[in-house]
Amino acid sequence: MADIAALAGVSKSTVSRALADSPLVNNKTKALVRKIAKEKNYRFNSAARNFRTKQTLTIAVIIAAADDVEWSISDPFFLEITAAIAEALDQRGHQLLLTRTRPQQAEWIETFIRNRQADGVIVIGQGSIHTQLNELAEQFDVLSVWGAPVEGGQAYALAGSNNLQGGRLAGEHIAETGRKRIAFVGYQDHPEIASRFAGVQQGLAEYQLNISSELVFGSLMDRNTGEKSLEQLVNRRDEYDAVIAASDMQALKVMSALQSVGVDIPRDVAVIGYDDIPAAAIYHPTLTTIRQDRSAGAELLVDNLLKVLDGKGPSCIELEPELIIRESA
Amino acid sequence: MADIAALAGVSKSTVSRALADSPLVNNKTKALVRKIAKEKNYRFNSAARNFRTKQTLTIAVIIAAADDVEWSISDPFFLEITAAIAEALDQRGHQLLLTRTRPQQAEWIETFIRNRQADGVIVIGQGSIHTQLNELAEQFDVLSVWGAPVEGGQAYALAGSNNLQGGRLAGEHIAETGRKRIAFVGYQDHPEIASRFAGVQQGLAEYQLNISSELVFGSLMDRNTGEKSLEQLVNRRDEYDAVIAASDMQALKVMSALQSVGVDIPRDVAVIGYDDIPAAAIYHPTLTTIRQDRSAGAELLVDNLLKVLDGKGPSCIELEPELIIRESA
DNA sequence: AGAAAGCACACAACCGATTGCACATGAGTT
DNA sequence: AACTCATGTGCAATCGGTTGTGTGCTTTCT
Repeated sequence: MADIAALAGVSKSTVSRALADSPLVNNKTKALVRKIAKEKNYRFNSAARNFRTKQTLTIAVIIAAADDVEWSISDPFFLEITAAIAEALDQRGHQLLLTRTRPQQAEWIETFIRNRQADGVIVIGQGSIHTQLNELAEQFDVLSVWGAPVEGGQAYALAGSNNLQGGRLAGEHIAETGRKRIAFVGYQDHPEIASRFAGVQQGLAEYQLNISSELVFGSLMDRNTGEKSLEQLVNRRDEYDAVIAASDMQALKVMSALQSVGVDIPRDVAVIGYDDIPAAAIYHPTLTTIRQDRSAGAELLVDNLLKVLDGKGPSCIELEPELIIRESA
Repeated sequence: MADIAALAGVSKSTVSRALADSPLVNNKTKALVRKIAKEKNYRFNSAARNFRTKQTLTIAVIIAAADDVEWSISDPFFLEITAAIAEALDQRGHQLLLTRTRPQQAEWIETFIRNRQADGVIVIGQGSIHTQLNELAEQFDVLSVWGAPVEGGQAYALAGSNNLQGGRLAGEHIAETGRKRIAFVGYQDHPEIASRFAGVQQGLAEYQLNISSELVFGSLMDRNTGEKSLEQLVNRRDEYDAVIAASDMQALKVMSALQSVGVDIPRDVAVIGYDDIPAAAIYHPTLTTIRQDRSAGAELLVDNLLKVLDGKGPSCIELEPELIIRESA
């Protein structure tokens, strides 16, 4: 920058201002400085800039996998929404620091915020860590989370799909197709999943249906108990004619396991998922599901975060999910 | 840091050295400084450190999607290897900057290297951009690429699976199961894919088989021609009894499309993929495929890059792929 | 014509670490 | 007792931008 200044016959500060398009600099000077900078292929040093301005234009994204799930193979939905966030951040001139720190470690956020490696943090997967997130959000106003609203509200910005509504759509659809004995797979005591389940029950109730408690199965993704849940589900295959899954990955596992023992889908058992991951449209039969729009979700997460970083209070927005009817239900 | 220095009754430099575990500082002083730093919950400012040391301990990862493929939904294999890279970098004390810049833009690398936002770059998907990568690698020694060796060698560090061997495994397996009329899906003129195809031909040749040129189909992932390729493949379904796909995603598409028109897999047509993405084990029938180890690949990519950044020449390493026999072939 | 106002630019401090060099202290050597 | 040497610590420069303040010049107005 000093070189550019010398070449243009002005001072460093003028160069800096010219390149930043400051109104303090004459247009002719600006043009000259820019021309020289371009010729000399000047690149600003963002380390220096970050240092001085105390902001990095970088957002840390953390996929909050639970301890009992292998991080790298967590749900493709998470990976995809991460990709969408990268896109959204890029459009807004920010960068994305991808990290595998687990939020269970109390100090994780300090690494990014107090060390000034990132201006804010997006957490994907609120899961069961609402309390920790809330404490952090009260201390640092830099948190944007993908998940579902929690009773009593949350101190962090929240985005997610309207899980109650999504669950209801699934329940209604299953009821409308004439199924009577419904199983639910993937239950967990997390805000998102609990809402989906509640929505399903509401949707079914409209048709005077309900889910017997023996037909509620835990998450198939759990490293310890997943296998067993799936086994039980298969064993009881005569007790239900429809399966509503908490996620597409689990729905696919269900279909695969049932097909292996000769169950025809959807003739014998209808299956409906949640997320609409790419594989849902490819499986045979194609999977009926509740779509969560990743791009819209990602933009929401990013905009929420930027708002919070701007000193505005944390927002809480839910996207309307969409029923995608395919072959499986 | 100045505060810590005052509290400990030493100078800033001593604090800095103590925290960096420099041998220049007395152990007692070190212990004292660290105790105070811990009490006061001191966090170094990495912006300042990066600025001063001229390195960021950050690596940019770029998924080099082709122009004709939507970036965010590119192959799950890419997303997964990215996650594995995050893990590998983390273990080595580095951070991961995820970016969507397209390498087609000539200046992309400058953004990261000359702006000092990252120390090095990992490119996933060498595709058809070998020439550009090579030029960049000659200018900046900071490149590590996932792909396949190119005739004449490459100036960048390279990691990938042994595609020739992988293709051969696939070809041999198909031949051994008694299939005679083989189709190949997903051909592209990229080093990786071309090697796989060559390997397949070698494997088949061992059994006096070959692939008729009418049974070689282009990529199903191409936004423009993918649909048509799939259609042709389905139309000619009586002309082959096995399909070897260039990737699992394409293999799944093939199975789904064939199943929709009543083809039984593997009875009528055997299908084999490449990558071993999670969905491969879930599909019905489960997909026989050639496994590429993401964790090993990620570590290779990272270690290769660190070596290059260390001034050592670019390495070129191929991982041995593994045949995973499941139901589809 | 003189004062006030506005514009365009330069000067220099500053951000918070790291690090080369100088210096002080005490031990060991002749 | 004088000298060398090793060890431990402090001083101050430095990285490359950004920005508050000051200043000279031009324009505008009374």
